[in-house]
Amino acid sequence: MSIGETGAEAGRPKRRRRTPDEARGEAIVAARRLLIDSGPTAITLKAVAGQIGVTHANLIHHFGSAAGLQSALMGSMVRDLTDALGETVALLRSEAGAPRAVTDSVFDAFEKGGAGRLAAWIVLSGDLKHLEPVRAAVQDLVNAIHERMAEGEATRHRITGAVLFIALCAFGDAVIGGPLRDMLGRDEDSARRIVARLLPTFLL
Amino acid sequence: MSIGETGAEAGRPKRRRRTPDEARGEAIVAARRLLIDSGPTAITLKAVAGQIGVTHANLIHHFGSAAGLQSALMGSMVRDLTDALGETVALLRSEAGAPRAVTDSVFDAFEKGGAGRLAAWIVLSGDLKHLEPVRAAVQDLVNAIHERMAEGEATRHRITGAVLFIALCAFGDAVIGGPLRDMLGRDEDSARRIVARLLPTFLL
DNA sequence: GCCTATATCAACATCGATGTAAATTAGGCG
DNA sequence: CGCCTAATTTACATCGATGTTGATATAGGC
Repeated sequence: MSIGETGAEAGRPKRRRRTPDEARGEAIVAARRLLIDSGPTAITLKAVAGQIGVTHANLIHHFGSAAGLQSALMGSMVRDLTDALGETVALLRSEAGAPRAVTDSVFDAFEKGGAGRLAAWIVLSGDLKHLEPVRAAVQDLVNAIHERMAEGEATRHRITGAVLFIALCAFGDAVIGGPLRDMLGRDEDSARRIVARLLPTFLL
Repeated sequence: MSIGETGAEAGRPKRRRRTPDEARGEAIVAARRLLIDSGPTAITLKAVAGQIGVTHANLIHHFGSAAGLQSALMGSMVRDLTDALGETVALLRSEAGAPRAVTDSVFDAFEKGGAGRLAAWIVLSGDLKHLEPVRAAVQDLVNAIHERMAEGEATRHRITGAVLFIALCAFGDAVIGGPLRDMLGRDEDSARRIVARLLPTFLL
């Protein structure tokens, strides 16, 4: 009944030997799932190990320590977040950069894989250094919008304002959007619609 | 050198006997400080006890358990948040409900005493029931805005949209506003200015 | 001034998370 | 096929957080 047990077949080897990359990858996927489902405190060596059918000592072997696992998890999720923001940049550099499409792209970036929740955890924990890769992604976003706008039409200051605005809303929506929309009787898509509508007012 | 030791005067009683309310109050103040300064994981019985010069067993006596202390802390901070939102309602019912004043009021509500960070912690932990008192405060806010607007000028749907918008931004700013503004080179007041400027567009 | 209720403490017990050391085995390579 | 590296496990050690118990002292009431 426990997670690692898939049955009583005797033919399977008792131990499965993974490459270090496989082992780390599986562990991080499991840890991410635990973070999203049960919160930061659920990310324990034994819990992660149980999810992928290894022992907690094995995780220490691959990550050095529990802090090493947490750090790797943060790095992985921050990488996903910056990748997703990179897709927004690509969108803006193509022709399809309509307000609603850009909004969806940024909101998805914070929602996918629990990136917004992770960022909240990082800030609450005080490990701000893990957010450093996001800085470049955010600045790329500013640059992409700048390129797209006609000369002088939108100053850099207006653009950073727009990015601050959309990022705050996307982050907030990813973390407390659910409960808040419920309190207000608003549907799932409300925040995105509002942001998409307001976005053009920054660039006029 | 330990925290409780202020010197070698002999006249002071070795034990200070507090009323239960005093003891609980001091503990919650200390716990809140620990949450803001060092994150949720820093709120341990020993740490809180050390801050106020008692033993951890004493905290268990007053709160029943560690979970009881956490729950009391959440209740206290949620009460402060709802009180602060109540002040926004009062502001709206007076004559001074200018967009900037309302914006400041809501942003302060999420920033004061770490209310925004606490809300993030509650959501990440999954203890959504602790947020229940906020529901009424948020709905009061909707009602207050509704009263203030001329008949039919702003539908209830537009108002809930405005509240969702301002709450998301205020929450986001309270949690990741600092790092994000730093990445963008924006000053402390940026988000509030933006929100105050956009707020009227909801009600026209 | 004494008595009582209880706030407080010291010492102990427990439990889970983390970490360590040594044995075991999977799987590649000669 | 047999060997060797290292991924994996088992067993043990540690540490901190939580909880329990019985003793102690303090403040208010008589």
